[in-house]
Amino acid sequence: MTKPDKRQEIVRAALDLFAEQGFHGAPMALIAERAGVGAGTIYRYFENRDILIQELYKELEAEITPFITDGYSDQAPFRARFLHLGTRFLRYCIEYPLHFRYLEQFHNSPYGVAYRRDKLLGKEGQCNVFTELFEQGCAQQVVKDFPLPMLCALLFGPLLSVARDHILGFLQLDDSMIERTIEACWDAIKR
Amino acid sequence: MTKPDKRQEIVRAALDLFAEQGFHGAPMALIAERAGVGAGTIYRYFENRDILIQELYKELEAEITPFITDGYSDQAPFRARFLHLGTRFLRYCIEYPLHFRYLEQFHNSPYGVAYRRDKLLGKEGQCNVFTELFEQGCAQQVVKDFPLPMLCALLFGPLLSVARDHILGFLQLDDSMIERTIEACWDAIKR
Amino acid sequence: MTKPDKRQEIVRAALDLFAEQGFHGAPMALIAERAGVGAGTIYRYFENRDILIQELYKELEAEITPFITDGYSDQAPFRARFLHLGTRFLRYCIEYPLHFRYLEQFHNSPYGVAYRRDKLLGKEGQCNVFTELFEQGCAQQVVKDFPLPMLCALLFGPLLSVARDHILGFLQLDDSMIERTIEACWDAIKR
Amino acid sequence: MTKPDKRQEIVRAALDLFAEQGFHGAPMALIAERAGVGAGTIYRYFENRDILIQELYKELEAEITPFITDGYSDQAPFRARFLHLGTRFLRYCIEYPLHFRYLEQFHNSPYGVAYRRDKLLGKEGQCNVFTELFEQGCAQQVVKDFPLPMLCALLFGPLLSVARDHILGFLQLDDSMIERTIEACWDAIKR
DNA sequence: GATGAATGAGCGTTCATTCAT
DNA sequence: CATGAATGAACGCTCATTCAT
Repeated sequence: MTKPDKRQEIVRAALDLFAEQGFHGAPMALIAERAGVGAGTIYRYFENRDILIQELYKELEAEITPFITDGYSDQAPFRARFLHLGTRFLRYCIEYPLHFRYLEQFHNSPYGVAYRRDKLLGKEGQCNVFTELFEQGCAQQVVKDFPLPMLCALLFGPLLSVARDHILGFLQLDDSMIERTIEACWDAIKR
Repeated sequence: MTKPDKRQEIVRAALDLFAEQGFHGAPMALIAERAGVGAGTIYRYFENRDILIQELYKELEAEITPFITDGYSDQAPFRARFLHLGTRFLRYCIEYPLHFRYLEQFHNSPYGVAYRRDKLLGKEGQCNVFTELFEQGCAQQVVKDFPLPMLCALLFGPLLSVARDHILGFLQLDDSMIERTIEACWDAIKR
Repeated sequence: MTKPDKRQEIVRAALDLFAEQGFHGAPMALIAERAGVGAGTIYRYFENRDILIQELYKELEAEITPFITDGYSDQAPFRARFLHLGTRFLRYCIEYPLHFRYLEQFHNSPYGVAYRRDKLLGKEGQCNVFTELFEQGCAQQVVKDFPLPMLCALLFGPLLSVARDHILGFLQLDDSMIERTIEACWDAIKR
Repeated sequence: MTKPDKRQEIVRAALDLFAEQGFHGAPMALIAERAGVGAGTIYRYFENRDILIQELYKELEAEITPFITDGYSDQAPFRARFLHLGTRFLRYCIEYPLHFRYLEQFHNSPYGVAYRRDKLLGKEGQCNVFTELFEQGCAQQVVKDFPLPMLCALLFGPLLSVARDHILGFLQLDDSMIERTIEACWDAIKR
């Protein structure tokens, strides 16, 4: 059986390198070296480079949802739930900048387009919590009458942009600023 | 004398290919072929690949500003000016989808980061009309008290996202939808 | 583990080709083909073309010294030692014409100039036996009062020239001729 | 008719560039630029790059002979003539270092080998004065009984080496040193 | 005759992938 | 299973030469 820790090392190394250097700047040999495995070993766990990149994305997707829904209650009022999820999402981006950089890169690449097309679901398809949230918001008529991708754009557009600026040092996000950011998004969305 | 049409052909071919395939998917040889020139010819007009990519960006930058400010009046009330520029920007993205895809790609690449860092100006540094606009909005206290990059994020974040979705077919932007989109952004920004 | 025979094959092929065709006439692809390896394989053993060229030189340098000093005694009279080393050097050039051609070419190239500059030592800096010899000769006042590079020129100038002529067939060097050649150099140098 | 001054400019530019940068470092376009002519113009005067290189050599050859034989008398004693020619040759190398660098480079290249092979004449075939001189020396039995190429090697070997060292700054050649150098060569050659 | 823009073959080098060990 | 040496297609770029103007 394949040792899962080898796989973990590869995932970690690939994630770091892709996040730091971009997809271009991270040849398989370098990933292998950083993971402390042989170059060929990667191919035992991932069929090829593309699949590695896609699997990495899925790993992050699996990680982000619990982070976001930590302390989340289905029963809370809509606005509170919106603020909760938005805040948690932004915090995740800031707290795990390498993960964020990876997500962003994936998103802005042919991989990301293909991925979304496959899903044909809500914006940032990975977070189905948001899909559900927005659908409820529509049904309850508390959010503007927009298709789902538009609502996603009004939330994630600013958040991703702001997270990137924070990481690049163009902007400082403290607790208060985070809160105000999400509230501004709420203003955009609320009816 | 250098025939400007050869340069134009190269610019067009490179723009198309970069927009369609990404920077990776467009080797110099392919650009040359598509432009109907020899591979070496590109290097008469552009010192190397990086410079070609940067020049392409500058060409678009020079094109977008007049488009956006067409029919724009400094004297109009703030909200009207905001809606005007936002609308025109979104229209540009939709009308020239290849240009938009190029801009997006440039933006989400080390080139774009370097470029923004160089400018150290407003978000989407290319459109200084927006920088001016937002600064006035702050001074007049009609927009929320946010740093410039945040205001940019609240406008361009959704717009770029929505434009991409439109181009990819995830969303249909008609005149009414465009108007409502900009108004939602206005809600996010206005005090 | 790296198979040393692959490296050996590359060294041999490169040496031959450089010697026969000059640095220009030996593209990496041809070296690889002649060595019976893939083009990329060369780069496992040598960082790049320049380094291959320099390493080749070092290989020869390491080979020539033992050849020259074979049967050499520090205790012999100066003239005898001079004749010994000169003769052995010339024999080496003749016996390994490809090596000689390589050395010559390296010498007469920017590589060689840089190399000598680095060493700042006697002519044919590689053979420190000669440096030592000449310094003793100066101290004992058995050779003319010339700086080291001049003494080197008076010995190696003719030897290299004569070796080349021999290899190109412009001259026949038999044992007697070799002996007389070195003696003529001795005449030039001796006080 | 072709304007001879254009040709002269090309010759001058090519000579300088080849001497300074080596054959590799001097593309035709650069030569043309330095000569102040169009790139295509070179091909009106020289069939191709190889021929340019060979013609350049012939130009120098034609220039060096009068320089060397300046003040030279057929009637002087052999030793005096030898010293005269040797000294003048060395002076030429030092006085026209760019020409010397060119000659050296030509010599140590496939061009030089082919050239000598074509001539199959005296060493440094370019200077037939030397051929004559050595033949007389042989006939008069004032020089050692060596074939012509050997005699050439004993003279030009050291001279070229010493000239290069002087130009590269490894050695200082003043009048006295030049004289002593030629005399050392004489010792090597004289019977 | 002179030009220099255009060409494209050829170069050095990289790197995803394979497979013998 | 794991390895990493070996591969070779593909890349960005250069430059001798041509030829329309």
